[in-house]
Amino acid sequence: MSNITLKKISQSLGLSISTVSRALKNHPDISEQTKKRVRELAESLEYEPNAFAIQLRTKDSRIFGLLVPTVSNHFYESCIQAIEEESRKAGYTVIILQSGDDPETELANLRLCRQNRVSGVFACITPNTSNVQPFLKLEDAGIPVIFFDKVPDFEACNKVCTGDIEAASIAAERIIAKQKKQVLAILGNPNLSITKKRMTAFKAAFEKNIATAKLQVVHANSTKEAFDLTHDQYQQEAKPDVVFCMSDEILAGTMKALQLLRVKIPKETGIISISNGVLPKLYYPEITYVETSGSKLGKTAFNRMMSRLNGSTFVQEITVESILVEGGSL
Amino acid sequence: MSNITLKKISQSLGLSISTVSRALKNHPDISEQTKKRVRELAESLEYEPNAFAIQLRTKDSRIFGLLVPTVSNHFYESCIQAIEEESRKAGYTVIILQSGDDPETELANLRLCRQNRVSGVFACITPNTSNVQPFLKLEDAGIPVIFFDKVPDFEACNKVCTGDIEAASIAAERIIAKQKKQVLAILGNPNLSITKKRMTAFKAAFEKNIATAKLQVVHANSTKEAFDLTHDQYQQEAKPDVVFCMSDEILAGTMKALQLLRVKIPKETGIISISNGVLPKLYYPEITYVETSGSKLGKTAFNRMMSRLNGSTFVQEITVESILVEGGSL
DNA sequence: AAATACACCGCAAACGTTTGCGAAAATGTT
DNA sequence: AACATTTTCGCAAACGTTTGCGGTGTATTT
Repeated sequence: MSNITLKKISQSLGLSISTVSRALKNHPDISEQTKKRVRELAESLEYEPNAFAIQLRTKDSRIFGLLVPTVSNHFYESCIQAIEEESRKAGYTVIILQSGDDPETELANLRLCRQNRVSGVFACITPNTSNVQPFLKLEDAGIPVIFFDKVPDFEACNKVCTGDIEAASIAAERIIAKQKKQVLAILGNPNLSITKKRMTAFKAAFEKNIATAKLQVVHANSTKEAFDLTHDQYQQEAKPDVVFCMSDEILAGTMKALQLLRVKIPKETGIISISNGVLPKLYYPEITYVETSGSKLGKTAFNRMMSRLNGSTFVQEITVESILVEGGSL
Repeated sequence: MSNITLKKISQSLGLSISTVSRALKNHPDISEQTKKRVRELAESLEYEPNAFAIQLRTKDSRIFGLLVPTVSNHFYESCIQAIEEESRKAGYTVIILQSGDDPETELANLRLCRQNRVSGVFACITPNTSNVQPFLKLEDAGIPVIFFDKVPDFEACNKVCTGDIEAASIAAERIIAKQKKQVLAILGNPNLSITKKRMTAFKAAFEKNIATAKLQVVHANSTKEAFDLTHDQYQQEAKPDVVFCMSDEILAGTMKALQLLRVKIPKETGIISISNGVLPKLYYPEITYVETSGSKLGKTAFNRMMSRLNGSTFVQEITVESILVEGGSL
């Protein structure tokens, strides 16, 4: 019933396999008449070329591997969506592999990429990935690896990241411009490089501006912790008059606590965060945030991949631009 | 440097290709000593079998195609995550294809599946998919197709859905049990079968219970519309004392409006929704909801796929059970 | 009329694997 | 010592495609 091959078509038509193959590819060696006959039969038989045979023969899989900790994450989603979409348009198929933040699974997924002879790998590594060697080996084998978002410290590799420093600076300067006095900054896990960058930049902005504001920095490893921290802080005597949330994870906890305490926004306290924009728009008033667009990041990563595939060999660290999106929370 | 093949290993060792192949697969025909030699060399050379050659030869791709409108959606995410995870554990690779709700793209993606000779297809179709023939053709070719969540009306196919009727009934009965008097039900697009089912069931529950409650049903096609509707309703004289939101999309709009109006929950109004659980937990108090677990649905779909792959031929429509998750909103 | 050009097509090898079958070597049985 | 059995391995075909090369036949040029 199914599984039509070039061979079958060639036999039905009394042609050779190679002629059929060339006819389908519109090769100039084949007469228009023959092409027509072949195309029509192929059409009616619903011939679909066997991707495996092609890939085996041509060694060009036109498959990208996409390694992420999880697909269930506002930010990754939009990266994934962008990368998948662009890739499809360019004739590539994407296989998405989730590590679940487990380095072992990540390694297994990487092997899957090798076995499938992918044309390239997009990788967002887990926080626990200590060894980037396996990734570099792919590069050695001529397979481009584009790290995105969570990237290794290792220098000689292609990275596409959000502008952490820029984003935090923008947020800080916005707070300063609003002349806030009591600033609460809730950051994530202090071991993560993203946290370090954002924290440093945030602090630096305040020091630079000889600000009179009092700045308090705390760390939350989860939404729950952010909730608790916020809850505590806003029950003190000297309440913050603005809070900076480094991520969606934290913003979610903070907002929940503020709802519980019925703190009025922006009257009693301002809020600003860094986000891709989905979460901030769920609240009223909408939260003012510095946008780190996953979709823009995805596209940038894709473009970088393409130029690698087209011969560019140099390594590069790209950061995507951040912009301030005004809500009513500040 | 790379691309080690059985041939290369066999030459280095003075063995035949077939012996190497069998040794690596622990075939009983091969002596332990030989196996050891082969394994060690393969290991040190970092041999990775060429998936294409295997698939070409064995005709078993061990690849699943996963068709979704978009990957950026709370519910799909968790389905995807579950399907990907289970598949990986079972030795299958998943390729995720997004249609963007465009039937043409969906068709192209389906062709991609055929070209890649997938072992099976998970499909969540777009609202505009009118022709299921292409899907059925895959079935004819022996490739199982499991529809999930958004499924076609066509009967003779495998479907795994959320228990729309059950979920709406549970929500309605919960409202009745709380003896609410003025019920506002905000449902989605009335043309969608999911809306019809949930609406019918919701209404039926009230009629059955000779409830004294006044029930008002409205439709919102977007978060914005839900926002506007809620905003209007809660400025009327006779405010609802409970609102039922059919989906996350609607809940988001409703909550935003209630925040704007500073309506106290659950004192002034109760809220109950149908959700996979992410959104309801963002608010304080957390929203009481009937859980339609994407992850459970994904697993169910996967299991159905597996039994199809193991020979089961009958078609089946499965609905995954819904449970009530208590928040503090009712 | 011979030589040249061109249009059209087929042969066969190659990609890397799996696997049925047969062969050689080792071992066991009388 | 002759035979039967078992262990261990290699040969070769097949999966479906692409592509360099060569081979016809017809049309064009000298």
